Amino acid sequence: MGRTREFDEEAVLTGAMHIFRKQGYQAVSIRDLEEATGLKGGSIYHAFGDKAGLFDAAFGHYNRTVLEGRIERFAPPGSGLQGLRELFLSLLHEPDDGSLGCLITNMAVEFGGGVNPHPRVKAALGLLRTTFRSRLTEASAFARDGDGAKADRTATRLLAFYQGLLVLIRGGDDKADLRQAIEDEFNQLETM
Amino acid sequence: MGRTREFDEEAVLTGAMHIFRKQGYQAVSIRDLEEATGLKGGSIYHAFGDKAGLFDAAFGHYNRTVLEGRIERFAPPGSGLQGLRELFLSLLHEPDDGSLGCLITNMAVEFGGGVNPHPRVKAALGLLRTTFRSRLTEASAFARDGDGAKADRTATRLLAFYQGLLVLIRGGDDKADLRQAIEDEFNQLETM
DNA sequence: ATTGTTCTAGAATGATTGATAAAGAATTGA
DNA sequence: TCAATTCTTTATCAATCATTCTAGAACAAT
Repeated sequence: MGRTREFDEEAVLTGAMHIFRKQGYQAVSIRDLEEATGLKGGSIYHAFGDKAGLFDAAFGHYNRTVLEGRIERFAPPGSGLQGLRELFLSLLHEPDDGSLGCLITNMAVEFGGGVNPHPRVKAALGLLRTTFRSRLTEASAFARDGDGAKADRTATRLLAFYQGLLVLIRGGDDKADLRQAIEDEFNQLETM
Repeated sequence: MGRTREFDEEAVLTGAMHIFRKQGYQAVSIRDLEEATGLKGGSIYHAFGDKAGLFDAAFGHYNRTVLEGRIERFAPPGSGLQGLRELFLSLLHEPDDGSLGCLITNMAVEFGGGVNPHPRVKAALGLLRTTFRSRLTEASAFARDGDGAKADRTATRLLAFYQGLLVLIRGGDDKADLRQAIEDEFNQLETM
């Protein structure tokens, strides 16, 4: 009962996600969100509670579609080190116009001022770390020793490298240099 | 001629730098800056032109004191790989209360939305990269080959690792894990 | 058709933003 | 002492902010 929704929730979340990736949380106003989603301010508040509510929904959408989608596409279970390599290289395929950016990296920085980390940032970093660890243990050298301590440590190291690449991409670094850095890292990882 | 300045420029820049590191650029208001610097709004505009002017001065102060100071303290010329290792480990010594944060990393992300990178971000990243490269060539393995291509590539890889560590620190990651990741990275670098 | 409910649209809300203007206070040179 | 100049303070500006309110529109069940 009651009036039916006119807007397509996925399209709205995609639009909101886009502008949050580009500009961050603070820099985006409700008016910006109206333009990005096609919804009027009143509808936004009705459907999502407030700006933070829409952001949270958009962040969830990012983790579900962009992050998990990228993992499934480039580094599915069984793809091992080669999958991880391609996952890293895929970061370079984003357009240079600043329209995108990793929401995880950006929000880890923007919301990092307080004491406790943002739960969605924590979840996303955890997913990346777990994925790295799993693919690493698929590689022979990391599976040999009983406990996965080595894989854990390498996963953390790779997670830092991954986040740093996204910072440098956003900072305008030369992509050819970054590609070479990724290749070096994984070539070395394969010789272990 | 004219009235003399009452405020200590260094203290003002330090206060402004502090709050910008903690909260970012956008999230800091002129009223916040009044509290952080002790100056009244009018004086801020008189002395620095506008908010961006004070930020720019504070960023310059950061690069001059914090960044260059850290490099000189932990990785001075001649300190080689060991100097770099301690430079990286020094990132973990920051307090956890979120009062600090790397202005370079944070601004690379916050200002990264546009097309061209922020000049001070670019300069700071350049200084780090150059420092990494120099210390690497002091190590035998990197100095052996004629051109410094290998050192260049490793410097970029380390720069990404460095920025990523700062993201993870800000994201609330466990410092013991990060310390281990740093040790692993440099142990491996030393065996090359 | 009427009622209850949900959604949308658009105009308000008060608070906060970055910035400016004017007046007072402190200094130097004449 | 008195201009001239520079800094500090205070008050205030229009613009924008996130949010709320109100009225109307669209649906389901009665």
